[in-house]
Amino acid sequence: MNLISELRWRGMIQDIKPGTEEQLEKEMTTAYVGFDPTADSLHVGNLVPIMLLKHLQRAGHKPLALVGGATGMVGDPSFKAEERKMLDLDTLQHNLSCIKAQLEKYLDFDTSKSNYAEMVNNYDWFKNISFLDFIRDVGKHITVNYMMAKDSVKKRLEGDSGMSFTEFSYQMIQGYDFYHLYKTKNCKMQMGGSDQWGNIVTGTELVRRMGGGEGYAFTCPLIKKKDGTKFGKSESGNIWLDASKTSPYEFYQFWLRSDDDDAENYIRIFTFLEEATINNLIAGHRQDPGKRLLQKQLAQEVTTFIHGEEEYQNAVKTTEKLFNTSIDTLRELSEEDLLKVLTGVVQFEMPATVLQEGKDVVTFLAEAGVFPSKGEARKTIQGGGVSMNGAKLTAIDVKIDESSLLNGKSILFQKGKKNYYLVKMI
RNA sequence: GGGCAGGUUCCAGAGCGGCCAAAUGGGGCGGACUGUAAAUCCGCUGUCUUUCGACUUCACAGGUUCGAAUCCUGUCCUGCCCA
Repeated sequence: MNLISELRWRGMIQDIKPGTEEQLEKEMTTAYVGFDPTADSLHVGNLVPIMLLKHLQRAGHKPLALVGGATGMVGDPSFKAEERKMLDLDTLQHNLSCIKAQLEKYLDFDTSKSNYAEMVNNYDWFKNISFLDFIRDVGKHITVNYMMAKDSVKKRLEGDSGMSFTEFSYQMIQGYDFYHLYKTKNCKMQMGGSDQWGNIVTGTELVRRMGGGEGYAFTCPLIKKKDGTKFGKSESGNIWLDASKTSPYEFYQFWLRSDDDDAENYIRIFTFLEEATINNLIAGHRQDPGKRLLQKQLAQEVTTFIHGEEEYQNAVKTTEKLFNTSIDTLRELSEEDLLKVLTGVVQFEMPATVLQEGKDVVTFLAEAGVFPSKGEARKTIQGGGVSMNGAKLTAIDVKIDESSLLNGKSILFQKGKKNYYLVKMI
């Protein structure tokens, strides 16, 4: 099956330039996707472009991962209501190197293969271009009218916060990337999220006008949840690919908690399972949705892809201990085993001396960092939202002392049903 | 540079001298229900305090007033129109 039809049944094609499919059939094609260095780790939202590159490489084409050292300095205004804050250079540099390291784990950079992946940083070619040269050589080819007609900037043009020239230039800069890669790496195609379509098309325009060639492109629909809310957030914020920011357990849980309908889309987009396998899974899931076979499979595939088999196994173990066994079982575990089982659980530390003081839970939870303020801790407890060692707290004047310890060393708290926090006494 | 309209709590958006920590909606968090789902219903949503209450907040800095998010002056920022 060719790349486009593969992606099509997975629901990963939104817009596509005419001729793209033919180009991919014709020859090994080099294509790129851009990554914004807005944070020092990629998150599940970036998983989509990663999947696109993976699929591309699997189909025998050559993937280029572009990290936006230059574009990151400007900030993409696409579909944003407000001006973005600029990152300082040090942060940018740090983010870039972190992101590079992550991408290396997910693509095949083995140079012995003809279609080995490569990483490029657009800062490398932009740092030597002067402003004057750019507006003369590149700016001449695109009219402002053309740029303003883009849907992606409409929000800002019509909104009430305006758009700086800096951000307006963004699509030119990104467009030039395509031209540059076309010239230097014979890269004929760009992919991305559908919010990038406007920027991408500016790129193909530059390839045509400046390079006299044809640039191809397609985009993937933006992943949204069924209820229309943003994909990739959890109670605690973004779901990162970096295990130190989002533990494999939390990562696993994120996928496990997917909505039924969403899971049907996710499994097509975020796994490499084949069509027949997926159809079977979905059919089975619809038979007995309560078993959540689909979510489990999805969580397994994605966690294994990102964190590896071992971390996936650990995540499952932690999940079983927390959700399928009684707290008494945990009580029986040695301190060492307990910590091992709960590695992925968010942990906090408190000096063991506070046990002598017999602090009240509210203060304890706020000081440990489980809650941001005492008021918050108090309100949640009063609302029946906090459990200590598996037992719901019914009063806010409970004291924390030696007897509160689960295994002689730590206390397990729950906020709601799903959020576990381990406070270790040190 | 000129004219006009604005800057309110996470967001949108009321308030226009006391009854305002500030309506309403959204979001977020929690509860019930359930399948660690969805939908629905309920509660919470500035900080501190068990409560009473205290404190800090309505762009910023001053001022008027017993009392200001609300009035005045200046500053900064934004949009629209004109140049």
